[in-house]
This record gives sequence, C-alpha cells and structure tokens, in this order.
Amino acid sequence: MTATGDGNGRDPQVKRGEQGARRKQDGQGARGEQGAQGRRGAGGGLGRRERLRVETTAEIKSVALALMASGGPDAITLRAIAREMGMTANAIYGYFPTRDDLVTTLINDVYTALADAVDTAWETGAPLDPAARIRSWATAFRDWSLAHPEGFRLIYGDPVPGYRAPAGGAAPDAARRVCTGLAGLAAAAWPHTQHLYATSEFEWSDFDPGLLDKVRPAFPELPPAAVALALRIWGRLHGLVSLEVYGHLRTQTVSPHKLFQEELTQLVRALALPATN
Amino acid sequence: MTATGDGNGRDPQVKRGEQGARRKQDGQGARGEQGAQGRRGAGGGLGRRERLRVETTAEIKSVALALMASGGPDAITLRAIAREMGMTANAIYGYFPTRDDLVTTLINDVYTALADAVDTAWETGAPLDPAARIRSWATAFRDWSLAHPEGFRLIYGDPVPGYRAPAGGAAPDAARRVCTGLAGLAAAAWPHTQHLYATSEFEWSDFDPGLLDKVRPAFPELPPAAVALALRIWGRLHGLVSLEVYGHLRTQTVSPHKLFQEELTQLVRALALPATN
DNA sequence: GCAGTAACTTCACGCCGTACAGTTTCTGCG
DNA sequence: CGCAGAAACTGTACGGCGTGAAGTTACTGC
Repeated sequence: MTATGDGNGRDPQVKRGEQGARRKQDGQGARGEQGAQGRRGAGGGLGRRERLRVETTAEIKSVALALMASGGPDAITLRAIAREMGMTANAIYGYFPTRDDLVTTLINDVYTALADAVDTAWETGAPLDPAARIRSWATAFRDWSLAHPEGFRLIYGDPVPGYRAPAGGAAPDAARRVCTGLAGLAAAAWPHTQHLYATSEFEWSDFDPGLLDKVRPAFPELPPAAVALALRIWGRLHGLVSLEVYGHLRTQTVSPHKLFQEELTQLVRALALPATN
Repeated sequence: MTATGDGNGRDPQVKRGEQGARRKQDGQGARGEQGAQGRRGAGGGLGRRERLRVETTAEIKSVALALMASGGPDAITLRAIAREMGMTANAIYGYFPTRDDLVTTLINDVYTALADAVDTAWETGAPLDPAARIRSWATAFRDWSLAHPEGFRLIYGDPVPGYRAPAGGAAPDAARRVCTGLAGLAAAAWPHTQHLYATSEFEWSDFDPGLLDKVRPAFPELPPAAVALALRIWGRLHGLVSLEVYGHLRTQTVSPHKLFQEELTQLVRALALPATN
C-alpha cells in the first residue's frame, strides 16, 4: 500500500508555464468532434487554431515516425510521443481517438510514401523499354523497403503490438495505387507476354471490384489474366524483399542484392521481354 | 494513494492449497541454473522432479500456442499463460528466463512443425516427377501457413510486441531444414534447369557457411547457382503466401488459390520441367 | 530428522493505453 | 469590452504488461 500504484515515475519534466502554452488549437478533434467552428465561413484559409492543430498533428506523426525509425514499430507509444513533445499522453487523444487510429494514419502516410517512390521510379523509366521500367520499379520497391524497414513492417507486417487493421484494410488507397502501378508493369509487358497466358482461366469476378475500379479505367485493354500477372509479380518481389527486411535472407546469403538482380533477370525473361541487362 | 498500484486486479483465483501443490520440480531452471542434481548419476531416466519440470515446460508452451491460436501472437503474455495454468506469472521465470526466451522456443517449435510438414510433403511426392514434387512441397507450405497463420507470423513476421530475435536468428535449425528442403527442390529440377543458368555469377562465398554445411553434403553435385535458385524459389513462394496470410491479397482478389496455382505452373515452366499439370 | 534447494507466491516498480474529471486559454458573439 | 462556450491540455486513476527481489513451502538426499 505504500508507494502508490500506477507506476509512471515520470517527473513532471517540463511543467506547464515553463515552455508553457505550447499549442492551442481548434477544429474538430477526436474529443469535441462536432464543435461549432462553422463560424468563420467554413471556406477560406484556416484560422490560427486550425493551423496550430494541423501542425501539432503533423508533429505527432513525425515524432511517431522518428520513434519507429529508432526503436522499431513497438516504440510507437502515446506516452513516448507525448514525452518527446513535452505533453501528457492524454493530450494526444485530442488528435487521435486511439492509438490504433494513430497507427492507421501512419500506415497510410508510409504506404503513400512507398507508392510515391515506386510511381516516381516508374515514370522516370524509359517508356519504350518495359524491361528497364520494370527493373526500375522493382529496384525502387526494394530500395525503399531496405531504407525504411520499419515502414515496410508497418505496412506489410504485424505492425504494432495490439494493432488490428480497421475494416477494409489499413491503407486501401495506397495499396490500390501500388496495385495499379503493378498493373502498369503488366500492361507494359503484356504485348510481349500475353501469348504465354492464352489459356489463363482468370475472370473479372476473381478480383476485388475496388481494385478493378482503378485498374480497368487506367488500362482498358488489359484482360483479367494480366491483372493476375500483376498480383503474381507483386508476390514475387514482395517475397524476396520481405525475407530480406525481416532478416531471414541474411542468415543464408551475404548477397541478397545479387539474388534480387537475378530474380529480376528471370522475371524479365519469364515475361518474354526484350532484355536490356 | 487509495487503491494500491501494481494493478493486476486478478483475484487470488486458486489460492495455494486448493489445487495446491500443482507441480514441484528439479533440474536446472532459469533461476537455480547450476543446481546440485548431479547426484542420481546424471545418466538414466529422469526422476520425479525432472519429469514434472518437463511436463510443466511442455504445458507452458502448449498454453502459449493455444493463446496464440486464439488471440494472435500478442496474446502470448506470461500473465495470461500463468492465469490459464493457475500459477503466478513469476513462476514461469523458473522455466524461461524471460518472455523472449519463451517466444524463441515457440518459434523453434513452430518452425520445426512447418519443416516437418513440407518435408513430409516432399517425401511423399513421386520421386521421378520433379514438377509434381515441387507442387506438393509448395502446396504444403501454403496449406500449413494458411492453417497456422499465427505460426507463420511468429516465424516470418514481427512476431510479438517487443521481441527481438537473438543473435543468429530465431530458429536457425528449422530454417536450415527448410532451406535444405528448398535445395532439394532445386536439385530435383537442376538437370532440366541448369542450362538456363550457365552464366550465373554466384559463388560459394555468396552463401552462409552454416547453410552450405547442410546443403553441400546433402547435394554434392549442386553448384552455387542452384543454391541461389533455391533461395529465389523460397522468395517466390514466400511472397504470395505472406501477402495472403497478412490479408493483403484478399483485398485484391477473391481467388488467392488460383493465383498460387498459376504461380506454380509458371514456376514449373520457368524451371523447364516436364509439366504434369 | 535435517539442511539444501527448486518451485512458487507476494510485493514492488515502471511501463503501457485509456477513461474521467477538471483547468486553462482561446474565440467569437453580444 | 465582457462573457459563454469550446478546445486543448493536465492530473489522477485503473487495469494490464514484463520483470526483479525477497520470502515461503515442499520435496530431496544425506
């Protein structure tokens, strides 16, 4: 009964007033929700509070990402973030209703960053050389993953202690962007490749409508078999990168890079593309 | 200061004596370590205490696996296990010095189960039909993974909240068994496949000695390029299965099975094997 | 029977997410 | 201007976690 429970021996640390009123904000938070800020006319540039709120939200996310980068996904704890920012853990509840919501947001951001990286690589590839473009895309995928292993785990792994993805997946948008990008690979290869898939049994009904909504408009000529090919390419690339990120490859080979390059060569060959390598 | 800290509102629950002296053991524990049980002659069958200790260890593991199966890898908490067994959490420290050690042991067990599953599938395949054997191996791999998604995550994912694999990987033995199995696939395919890898640049020094120690004696004729092939096959299979286990495929296609089958067909084709399908 | 020791419990600590009840500070209206 | 309301934040509390230290019990071998 002596030393009361609750633990948390954290000393007050910065005590209000010292760096006192750090930030004050507005806008519908996780708590107030509806609020009455329709006032200013709803339209134009954000007011002071809104701006501060946006900044604080961004700071929370960036601190969370920094923590993740330095200590892995488990280092994302509300209390650690708050500590870093000189706030109480509870203050974060004004921005994210729950830790899982924070994580979901992070996943979205990180997944978007990955999608940006691969999209960029794709766009900068020579449009007329599908093999080179695919290599470029895949290399960007691997490079990004190795540069941000925590991000990769966040997206593709069991991200964080008790996290359960909310219905419909965590980052459906970014995931769709990646899949659409993959469909782009398949589309670029398809003219050379399609003769290998003449007997494919895939139909549109094999795929998720949400995926097709993005893919079919972007690549109207692509048959179901090509979408299946895109997903399989995804799997192929994901496999080696995932093993590498999680450290399973390093215990078997010292040259995961060489392995990946050979995989790309074989992939290009399997797509019957005119090789550039 | 009122309600004392420490939380843990667990009511005494079974209070000693009730189901009282559940188990008493001997043998070097995580605590005593050296002990003085050299007495009985070190040799023969275990004494009573040793037996009970082994049983308790097994029970801890099985409860942990059950918890994992029902609540995911995060459900593996010492306190939950202890609760289930009618002990205190600290009692487990007599069997595993730390939670991570428990998890490491579980990973080993689970990985071994996976290795058993794929080895069995391989051995029951028709020896003279490499394509069929590879399909059998791969199908066993996927089936096991889908049947034990938590096990798969435990092995290949961020297994459990703060777990960090101990030096040298978590389950090196089982991992090596799987890799050796993969080398078997490569070896079976190699006579048909090798002409595709005439220009491979892989050398023995690209691989971990520990892996080669197991692979080269088992398949003395295999060149480095074939070992690289084995690892790439691993990546290919791992990729699709991993995406499926983690739920990333389901949001894109309703037929992951069909996708996997096509992947196998293409794999067999890429290995230039006489197809059976 | 007695000393030693393995097995287990109790207590304690610091961490975590989160709920609830304040308190301060800003904002826009009258 | 003053004032109501709301947003942002703090304090306290609870239950859960892993783990360390110390104490208790029960079995073991001499």
